[in-house]
Amino acid sequence: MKKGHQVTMKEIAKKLGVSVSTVSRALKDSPELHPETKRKIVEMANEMNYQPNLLAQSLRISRTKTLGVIVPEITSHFFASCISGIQDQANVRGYNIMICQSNENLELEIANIKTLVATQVDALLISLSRETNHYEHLFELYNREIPFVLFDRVQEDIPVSKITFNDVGGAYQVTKHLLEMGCKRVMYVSGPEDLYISKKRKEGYLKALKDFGIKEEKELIKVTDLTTEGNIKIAEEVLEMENKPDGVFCIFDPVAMDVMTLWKSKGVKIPEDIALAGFTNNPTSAVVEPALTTVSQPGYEMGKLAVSHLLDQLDGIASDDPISIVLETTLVPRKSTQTNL
Amino acid sequence: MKKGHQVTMKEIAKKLGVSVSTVSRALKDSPELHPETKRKIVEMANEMNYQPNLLAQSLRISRTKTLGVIVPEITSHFFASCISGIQDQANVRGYNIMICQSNENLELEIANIKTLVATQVDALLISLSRETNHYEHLFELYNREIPFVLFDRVQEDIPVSKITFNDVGGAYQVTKHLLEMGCKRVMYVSGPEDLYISKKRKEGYLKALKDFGIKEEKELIKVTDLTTEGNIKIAEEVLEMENKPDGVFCIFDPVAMDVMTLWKSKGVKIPEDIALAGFTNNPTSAVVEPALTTVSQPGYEMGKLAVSHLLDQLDGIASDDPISIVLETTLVPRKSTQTNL
DNA sequence: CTGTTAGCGCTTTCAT
DNA sequence: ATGAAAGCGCTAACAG
Repeated sequence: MKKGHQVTMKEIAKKLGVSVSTVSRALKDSPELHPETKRKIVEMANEMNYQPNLLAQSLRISRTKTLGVIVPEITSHFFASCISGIQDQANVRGYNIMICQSNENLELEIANIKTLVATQVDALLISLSRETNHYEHLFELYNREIPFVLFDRVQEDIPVSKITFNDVGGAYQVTKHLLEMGCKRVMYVSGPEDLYISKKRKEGYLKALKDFGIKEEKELIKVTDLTTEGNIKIAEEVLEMENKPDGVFCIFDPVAMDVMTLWKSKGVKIPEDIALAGFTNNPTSAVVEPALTTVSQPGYEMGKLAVSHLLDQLDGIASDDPISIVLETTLVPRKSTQTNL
Repeated sequence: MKKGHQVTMKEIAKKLGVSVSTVSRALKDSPELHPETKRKIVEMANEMNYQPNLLAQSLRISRTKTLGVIVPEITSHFFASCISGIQDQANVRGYNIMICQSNENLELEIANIKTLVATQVDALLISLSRETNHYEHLFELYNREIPFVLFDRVQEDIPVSKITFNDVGGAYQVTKHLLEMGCKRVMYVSGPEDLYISKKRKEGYLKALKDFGIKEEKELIKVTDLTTEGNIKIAEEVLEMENKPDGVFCIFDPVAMDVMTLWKSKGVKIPEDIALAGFTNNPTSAVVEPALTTVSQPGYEMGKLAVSHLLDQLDGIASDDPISIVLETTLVPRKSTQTNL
């Protein structure tokens, strides 16, 4: 199939016996132009169904008005919300977005960045893959002075603006909630330990324990690889402990869901036997039985803010100095932790 | 913030005292070139960190290797799956994608198409918004010979390829399932009646009734506007009927979820009092209590196939004649219809 | 008020 | 084996 021919200014010019620049001027409503000429050109442009070629414009001004977005996974509800926010805010500011997913894969993340840069996006919004454990590709972006921001999955050492959630605070909230509901032994199920979020949430967890005068216990921190198998293994391990926890806070909702599934199948009562909480507030968490206590993160807002700040920097409205924007999370208490109700 | 300068061939050429065309040839490994010159150029390009400007190439060849995608909503799990499939398959074929969401809004759909066309995407993949009730913008695309396909939310009269699910078949499956589970009075909760999917699913519903020798009853077909309020209103109306249905098939899972929520709050037992089924197989449906019987639609596959076919047409591998690809759906029987278990 | 010219970055004849 | 020139579609500086 051949794409249909697009009308160009040149063709309009030829048809009307004027020069291309006159057509250009007419179409952008330049004042220094005979009204009659202008009228004729505009008319003809409409008639021929002329549409400007943004590609050509972009090449000229070296700006595409396009932002590149890289997320680990589009199908995750959280990232979909971010994208939605990015999209909406980008449109408000007259930008388009080009989206790539890394599938949590470092190689793909690098490849995506390369493609987006090659297509001349004006800037990038990146949320790192889980696999990303070295950062040369980001430093290269930085060195090549291609503006970008990191959101949600960030790396602290890169000198660009970052938009994150208050993970420490969120984890603190859930842990505190579990303790307030009467839990004495609260476990934290972490993701891989080099993950930024793993660390931050652990920090909040420990802080809450400390505030309640509870000593950290090694065996009350477990690490999952975040696969379903890994999560289930943890759930089983917990049941085999002689001194079981009475409350478990999982780093992500999906982890908690896997744990819940296994426990339910083993007849464990939630929250009576063990209270359970997650983090992210996925749609499924509201609907599962028992409904899962979690922490909600405004992904849409995060996306909007990321774009606003990035474009503010691009437009010189905001300073180029990297800043860190931290969004607050909200505890969503539900049945899975209502031990005393 | 100013975007950093990108190295161009011109600069490499100048530095080496050769012409731009030589650089171009070296970089695309042309054979008719002195090996030594080539080596030097390639080396210098690496050293200077040269990256080709795809924009310039695109302008030259009038092809961007970019596909435009328009979906009603990115945050819907189903469309996110489609996008994921589109993305992956596009990458396989060396294409990028540019995504826009219409937010179920006709004006935005039209605006999105315009932008994507202006940015010179090579082709479009479109899933229509719910509001879309006239189709000039699509016929215009057609007339301007911009290749596109429609997926999931299609319009039958437009002479382009369409990828859809067998909605008639899916609706037939659920209805049949309800009848087989012992339901005598099965209701169909439809969306707005001019919606393509509303019609198709009604067709399947009626076909199943007929095959079971059951006569269509006007009061057993209800229409919701698909808002939560609308859905709840229907749920209430059903409870007020003197001759209630004993099985209800809702056009989408979210509708069924709203209905379920209301009924549960009123003490209606599902499936004992009334069996309930949806369509789409959203993640939440698997997890709600009782788990919702539904029909699963392979969105990821749909996305992949849409891209494959579209690019086959673009590349002349497939004929330009529009075809209709129909994907089969699968019944997912769950607790909400297990009346006899 | 309008045309000519040059240039954005790249590729591809056409010369040499 | 390499360079010069033209052109993709558009705009802006420079001349009239």
